[in-house]
Amino acid sequence: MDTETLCLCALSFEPATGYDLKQRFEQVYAHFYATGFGSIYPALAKLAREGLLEFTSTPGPGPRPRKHYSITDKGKHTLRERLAAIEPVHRVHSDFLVLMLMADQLTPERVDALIGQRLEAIKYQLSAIKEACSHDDDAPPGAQFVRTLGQTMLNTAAEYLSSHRQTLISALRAEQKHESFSHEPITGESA
Amino acid sequence: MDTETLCLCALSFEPATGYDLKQRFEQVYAHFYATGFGSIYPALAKLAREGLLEFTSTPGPGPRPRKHYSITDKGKHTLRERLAAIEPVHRVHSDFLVLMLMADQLTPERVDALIGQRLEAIKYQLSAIKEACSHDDDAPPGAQFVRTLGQTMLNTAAEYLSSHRQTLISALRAEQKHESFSHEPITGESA
DNA sequence: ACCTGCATGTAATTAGTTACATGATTTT
DNA sequence: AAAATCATGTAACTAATTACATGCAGGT
Repeated sequence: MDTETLCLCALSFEPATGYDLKQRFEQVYAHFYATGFGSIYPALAKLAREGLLEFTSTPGPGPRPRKHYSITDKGKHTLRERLAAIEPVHRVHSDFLVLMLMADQLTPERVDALIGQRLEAIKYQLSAIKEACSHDDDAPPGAQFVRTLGQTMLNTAAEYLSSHRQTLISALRAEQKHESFSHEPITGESA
Repeated sequence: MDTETLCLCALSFEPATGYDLKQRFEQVYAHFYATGFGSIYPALAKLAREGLLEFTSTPGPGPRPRKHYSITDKGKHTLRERLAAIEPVHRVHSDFLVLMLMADQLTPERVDALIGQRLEAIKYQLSAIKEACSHDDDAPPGAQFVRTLGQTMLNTAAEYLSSHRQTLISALRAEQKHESFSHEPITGESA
């Protein structure tokens, strides 16, 4: 899947500007599909050129007009076609977890800070999902399914990180102490 | 992070061939960093050119020799430097969950099949992690941390999918029935 | 005879990220 | 006065995916 199809999906629920989409992606969608401005704007422009989206311009804050995109009938049709052809890959690229894997190559302080940072990000995402729930009641079953799954996964991750944080840090400190001993030259009374 | 650094990480634990790495990535690492041949082989070649890896060739099954890579001291040093500079982004691109989000645009049969497929993939990953645990005991604390987190997350996902599967399918069928009614022309006795 | 597993690699395509550019309004 | 928010877009760069190419060994 690409950002283009994702934008079509999001706009099939309700019209939005590119900026709105970015907000939604980094808030409620972040746990299953993250993407940024640099992908969204070109995608919207291309979809509009192809007639899958249409937009009305209103004066924006900057030099360019603000564009409110909505999906066309052709867009809805194309979306259904594309969805039918997609295979359900599930791909995670977590630099965070690679860093955790390599924890013994990092200082315990950094490991602790990284976990703290990740916990903050999860907290933020959970609150964003919760807020989205409140003013969006008649959500289709799929949206509810994904949202609740997101909450479940994020909560599980947060719980795990909180409860294993201290254990990991302690293990790292113990290992480092051990290593520094074994690297010390033996003060040879034994010789 | 890129596949290059990931290969360096994996090889910092033990030497391996490109093929071995692929196996490990799609088995024990799949839940936090997925990647394929097309990224791994060029990455290994480049790392070897830069002197961060070295390899010994043995005759392989195909026309090309099999290469056993191991990390050099320079590689270890570079790895530590790179790890220190990485910021912990955590990025998920799940076509599966986008499809679930759009479940009402799919047939209930396909939705059910997709969930079944995902459950199979999770089961496979869990068994792979379990097996890796058995013949790799003296793993560093970071590796254990990530492995247990992976098991926790995968189990949670599997439980959620299993327990919400039927509810989602039923909701979809109910909605489709409702829709087909509202699309039917009214057999106007009222007029 | 065919498929799967082992094993490596390249080339073409596709896509995503980062940095830049613009500029008004609101908050600190 | 500076920073953040709103709002859009482009260009350069980096990276990943997909498809292709090779070929033996062992199982069905």
